[in-house]
Amino acid sequence: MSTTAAEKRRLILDAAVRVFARQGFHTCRVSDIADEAGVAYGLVYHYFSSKEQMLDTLFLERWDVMLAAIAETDESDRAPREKLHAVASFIIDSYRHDPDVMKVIIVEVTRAANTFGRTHLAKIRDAYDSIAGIVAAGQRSGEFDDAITPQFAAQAFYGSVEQVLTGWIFDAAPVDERAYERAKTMIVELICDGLRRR
Amino acid sequence: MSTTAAEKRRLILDAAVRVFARQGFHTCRVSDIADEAGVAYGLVYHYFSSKEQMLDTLFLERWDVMLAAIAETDESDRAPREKLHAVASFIIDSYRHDPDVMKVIIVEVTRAANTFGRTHLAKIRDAYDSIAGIVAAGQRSGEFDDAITPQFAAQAFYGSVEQVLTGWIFDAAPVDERAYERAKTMIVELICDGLRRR
DNA sequence: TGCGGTTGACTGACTCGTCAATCGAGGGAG
DNA sequence: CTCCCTCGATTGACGAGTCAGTCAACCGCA
Repeated sequence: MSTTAAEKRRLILDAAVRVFARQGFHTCRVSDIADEAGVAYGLVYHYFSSKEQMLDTLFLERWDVMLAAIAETDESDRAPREKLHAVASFIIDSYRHDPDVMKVIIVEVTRAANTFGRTHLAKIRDAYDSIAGIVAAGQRSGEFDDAITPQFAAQAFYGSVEQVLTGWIFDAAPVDERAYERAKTMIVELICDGLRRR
Repeated sequence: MSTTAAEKRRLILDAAVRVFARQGFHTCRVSDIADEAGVAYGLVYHYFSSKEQMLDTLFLERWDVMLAAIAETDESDRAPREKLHAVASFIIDSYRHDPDVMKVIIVEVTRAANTFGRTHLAKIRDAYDSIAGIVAAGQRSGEFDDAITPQFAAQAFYGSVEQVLTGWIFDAAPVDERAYERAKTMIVELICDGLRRR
């Protein structure tokens, strides 16, 4: 055979991402996913136990990669400001590389954490905590002022990134390549230096 | 009769807000709303043409109030920084006054704008534009540096506010009164001054 | 008596997840 | 080399349940 079981599973999961991104998790049918994958309806249930499990899988798969990337960044010996740039970079590049996955994660998971398992909430908080850790380190080293709590700075930082992605997702504005880099630097500049006149 | 038609409509809409907030728009049933309002199932359809129309109504009702408040703030002759504080204040106080409405707006509308009418998208953009206008005025007057585009600053500002609200919504952390005021000042300080050591 | 407000059983449409049937690659026997 | 057997992969029709929206009947005030 030309495709292994793992490849078939991937095929279906990738189709699910496209369908979730296009129609939304709640409004799409499992048959839409099967059609998109070019596969029989029942086969979806051979590889996944439910529609929701597909969403869980694709979220955890990507989010864990992100958590690992943030952790790795945090362990490097760069300056806090550069660590924040690296984190923003990773998230934005994730979107650049695969907009659909990020769209689904932001629209269907991150913001609907109440209707889904509380597991996801903990994962999301892990990300905040890592970012807050970077800020706290910056405050201890004297690079950052400590008027702002690290937890709050993390929320604002992540919220800014997510809002930028949301703009790209919904406004469907054709984004040229430089826009990604500009967004990264603006986020870091705004969070670190603010709007204050320099 | 003791209740007018308008009051009955309000009764049902308020019940819908509570149910949407508790169970989510997609997972709740119209019968849940009727039960919550203490009203027969069919009566809901006497006042609203569909479940979705209830969501539209409650969003527009509140969002228009917010747009008006932002516009009024913008027309005052306060400093840009204080205008931003006023805007953050209004949004956060909206949550303090009625958490359920803001929860529904953020979770079900703001983030699901693709599945619903494009009308909402335009309304949401109006808010960004107003905030961006405040920032642009600050840049012209020299109070703000213009390294950051107003549009981007608006996204970051609104994103920060929304992320703080999201934290309150999902973490269900008991929020004491001072937390609201602290959040307002931290948002304005972070956006205007950044994390830079002062 | 007339009419707007109100009721809730009912219908029609839809979809998740199941399952019995089928397919086909690989391997063992003749 | 061929036959056929096995077993996991694959199919899609179907059962069971859900729920939005309809509607004919009812109520009670003016």
